[in-house]
Amino acid sequence: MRDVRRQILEKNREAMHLHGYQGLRADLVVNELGITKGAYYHYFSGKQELAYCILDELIAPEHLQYWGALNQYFGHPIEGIIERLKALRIELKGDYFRLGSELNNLIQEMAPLDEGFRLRLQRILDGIRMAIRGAVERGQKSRLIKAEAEAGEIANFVMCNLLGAFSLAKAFQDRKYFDRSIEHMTEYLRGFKGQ
Amino acid sequence: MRDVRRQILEKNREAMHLHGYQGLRADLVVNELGITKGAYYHYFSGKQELAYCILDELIAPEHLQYWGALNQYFGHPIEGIIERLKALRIELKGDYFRLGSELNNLIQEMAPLDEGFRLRLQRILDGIRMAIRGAVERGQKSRLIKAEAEAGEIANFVMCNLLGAFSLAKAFQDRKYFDRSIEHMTEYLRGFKGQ
DNA sequence: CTTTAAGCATACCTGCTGGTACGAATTATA
DNA sequence: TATAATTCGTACCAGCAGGTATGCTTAAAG
Repeated sequence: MRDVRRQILEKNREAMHLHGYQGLRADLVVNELGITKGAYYHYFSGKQELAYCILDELIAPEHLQYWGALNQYFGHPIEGIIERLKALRIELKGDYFRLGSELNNLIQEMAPLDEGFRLRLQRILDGIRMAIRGAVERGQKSRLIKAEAEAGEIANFVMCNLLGAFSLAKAFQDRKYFDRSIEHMTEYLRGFKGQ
Repeated sequence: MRDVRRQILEKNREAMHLHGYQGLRADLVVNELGITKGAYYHYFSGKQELAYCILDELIAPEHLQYWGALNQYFGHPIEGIIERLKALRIELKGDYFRLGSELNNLIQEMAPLDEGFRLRLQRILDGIRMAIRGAVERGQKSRLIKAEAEAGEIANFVMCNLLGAFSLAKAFQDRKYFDRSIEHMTEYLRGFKGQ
């Protein structure tokens, strides 16, 4: 039954989303699954490796695939980015906004403390940035986006706002702060459309 | 010696900045000061109260005073906000960007877990927002800022970007991500100046 | 059919975390 | 000056987090 391992991964992912890595009690979580430490330590050498696996096998692929979809978007690239932002608002449930972005949470908690975390998180962020930057550059080549806009800057700006929007919504435990920030960013992004 | 209490507060503030609340080992920190648990538990009922005091007596006043200074700024309100952002880049040391904003860190870690933290953090954020919103509204009254700009939205946007900028810089352990984001926001804000 | 290895359960252990109990100086107060 | 209240140090402790050691099944390999 290979799926015991997957259960452990997914349940601990949820718990880590709520409590953070340091607050995560992995053995307690496996107990709730009706599984014991035997299975846990059979599949993972310890808590750190478990967390790395959650990042590598669950979180990273999801994020990269989500933003990688920009490459298959054939409308106006700016609208493509906006579509991805809007899709976030639809796909993510209310709890997710109260708990905050998994990515952002782990950055705040672990970036200065653990190099393994940091490198993994950076790789995900870089992937997202590349996807956005690529979209903007394609838009510039086809004259759909003003040439004077710097693609890297825009990508940076989008990510900055996205992380900030999650932070605000989490601080106030209310997704409307997320929605409002995304709305604002949407208006701003449309300003980059070429005349 | 009332200043033992203050030493405990300040040293634990530093430690909490690095390790977070859950990762903070208050008694260990106290030891490094050459003080023992006796003093620690004399002044604070426990770890939670210690953290609340750090927020109430150190972090909150600093932030509110910092942004409250907008009320005493007599140039163009947009430039006032930009000045505050620029001052951050000057006053905060490199370590601060690697460790992240104390505010943002605590939001990420504690907002969904502890109501006491959440209320305190919200109050600080509200204070900052009010200061920014007030500045924008004054600018609109004196026709220095376009009337169609919604002051609350701008304040929200500034905070969103600020938090996001700290997150990015922390993720990459490099303050240039902060600087770049602030620079971008600066350009954007200037666009609100009335003609 | 034997042997090996994978998958998992049980019991135990160690270090540390957060906290208490108590008492001794020191300082304030009557 | 007697007394009370602060201010701190010392010693102890309960719980638990994270991890080991070990052994029992079941499945795969030869």
